[in-house]
Amino acid sequence: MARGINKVILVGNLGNDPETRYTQGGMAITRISLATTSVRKDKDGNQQERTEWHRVVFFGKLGEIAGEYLRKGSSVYVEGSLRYDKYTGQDGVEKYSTDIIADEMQMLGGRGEGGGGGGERAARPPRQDYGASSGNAPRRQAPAPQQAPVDDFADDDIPF
Amino acid sequence: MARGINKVILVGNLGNDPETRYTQGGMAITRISLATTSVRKDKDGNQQERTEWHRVVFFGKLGEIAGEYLRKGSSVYVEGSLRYDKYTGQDGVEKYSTDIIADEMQMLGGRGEGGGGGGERAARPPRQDYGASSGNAPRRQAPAPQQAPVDDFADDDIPF
Amino acid sequence: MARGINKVILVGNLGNDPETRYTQGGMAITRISLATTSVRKDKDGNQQERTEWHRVVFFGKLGEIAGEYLRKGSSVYVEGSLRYDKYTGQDGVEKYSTDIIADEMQMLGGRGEGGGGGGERAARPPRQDYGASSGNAPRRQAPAPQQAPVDDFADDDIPF
Amino acid sequence: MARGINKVILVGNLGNDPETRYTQGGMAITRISLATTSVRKDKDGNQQERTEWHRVVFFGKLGEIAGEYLRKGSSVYVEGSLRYDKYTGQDGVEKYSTDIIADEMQMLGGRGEGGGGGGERAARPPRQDYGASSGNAPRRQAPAPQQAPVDDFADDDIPF
DNA sequence: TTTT
DNA sequence: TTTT
Repeated sequence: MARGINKVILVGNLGNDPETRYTQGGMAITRISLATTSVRKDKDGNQQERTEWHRVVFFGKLGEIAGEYLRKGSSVYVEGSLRYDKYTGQDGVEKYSTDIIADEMQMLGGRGEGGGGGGERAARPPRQDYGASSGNAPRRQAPAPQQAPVDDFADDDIPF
Repeated sequence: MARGINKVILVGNLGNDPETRYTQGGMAITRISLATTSVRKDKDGNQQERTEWHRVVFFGKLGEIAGEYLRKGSSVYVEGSLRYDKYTGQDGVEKYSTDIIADEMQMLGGRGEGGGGGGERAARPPRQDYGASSGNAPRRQAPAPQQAPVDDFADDDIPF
Repeated sequence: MARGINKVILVGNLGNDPETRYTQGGMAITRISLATTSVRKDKDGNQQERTEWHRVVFFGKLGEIAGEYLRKGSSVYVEGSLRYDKYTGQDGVEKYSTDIIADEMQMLGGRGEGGGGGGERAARPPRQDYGASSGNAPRRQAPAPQQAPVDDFADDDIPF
Repeated sequence: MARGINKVILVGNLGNDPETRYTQGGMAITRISLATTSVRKDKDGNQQERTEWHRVVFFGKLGEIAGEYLRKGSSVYVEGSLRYDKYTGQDGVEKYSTDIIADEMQMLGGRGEGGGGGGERAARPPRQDYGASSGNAPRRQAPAPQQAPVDDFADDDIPF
């Protein structure tokens, strides 16, 4: 019921291990720093690189998963929305921050630390997708229809 | 928990009124035909147009809303995923279909029939956004933090 | 030749008229402030709104078009990428900014001031699409093939 | 100058090696079959998978790169648009096809055959991004401004 | 701070 | 079949 679309799609690598905190209510909040690099040729024909560091935040179940499976160097697909915040720093100065609030995440098969060190973590599956609505109704798949698709559904033929 | 990303984003106009059916279980399934047109200059410098007609399907609550508010000519933003189906036609021949299964929809302020004729329909708000997960947990908004954002949450400070 | 994907998709309304500047080389740089609003129900069941104001920048030909056709209130689709900058303000304090560098723009049929006041502007078509690569090769359309699509092209049958 | 948005974003794996053809004019046309899999729980709580096979087409320089670097099993990010074609098969029957016309491609660090067999191919960098507008003007990066960003550009300070 |  |  929003007015407007606010969508961000990123594929990048983590610059550091994720940081996870918990609200008093026990909800996980995980932050990562995600790099995307673009390249251009400048007027002299030299390759010029520029890296953007995105602050991505995962809440709830997605925050738990991100905190558990992502690591420094991991390659990840993130979908979310932009959120701009204004706050007063400890120095009393107004500051601004930009975050991408993730609502979908999928690990890509990039390298990234193989899990060594952080021995308390579970093994990492090479690729998974997690939505902000994890735990919600799954969607989108239909059994292959034998007649015209999406038609004459029986009661159980829930198409997603 | 998917493997891969399958995402479609469309902004276009309906070529006809939506068609809504119901499963035996009472779930709405609404189909629309959505046009997007692209323009190019051919080698003679003439403007060449090409229109794609997308078959978009809305299920459940989203199907009810699409059936109620969209009309021939309506301008709409749709987000969804591609689904390819193979089925046997009434002539016994195998056929293929491609549908975009919508999971988000937002009416844009385009023209479109003003609702005249179909008197049984509700008045149409000029713009609304509806997700496939309508009825699910809302998301993404946080109260403007006074200190550092996303930190030291009290139990009620659920950030989305 | 980038490493990573950095993509933003917005549909929103301008909070003010665009501001256009020109580089010494004559390139247009147009900035807009674009609102997207999301709605959620808080724990008391009240509708809570939150509006994000996105700073969107258009360069070059896209900057000229944005400056000419967009107005306060205009509804617009924007596609671009995130860019974070750090700079020293006139007060000597380090500041941060986040911009969306647009590479595609399309006006939507929303309201928006009808052009009154800024009499020097051209009439505004209700919908147009402009890419950052305006002036570059058009793309994507193919003549409807009579045999299998994308096959046995003659030299002129350039499919885009 | 299109009317509407027609955008597809895919991350998936190739089911086979790419197939490249050339027009009489020498333009490369490469086709791949790309799998994306989604998972849902059915009413009995069982995991149900469904895989979509997308037909993706790359033209021109992008077609050459896709043909050279992609292989069966490769993981790839693709951005493009939907194109529906109708043609008459060799059996005289009208057929329909759906293709995604790619305009951006980026190899992801997934597995994929290590290049064995096709000895004539160049070494494959694990990740690269190629746009349909390859060879066109690069974009988006600006030198870090020392004062306010995007302001007072000298003639050479082309911001992208 | 990542990645190639 | 839409839209401009």
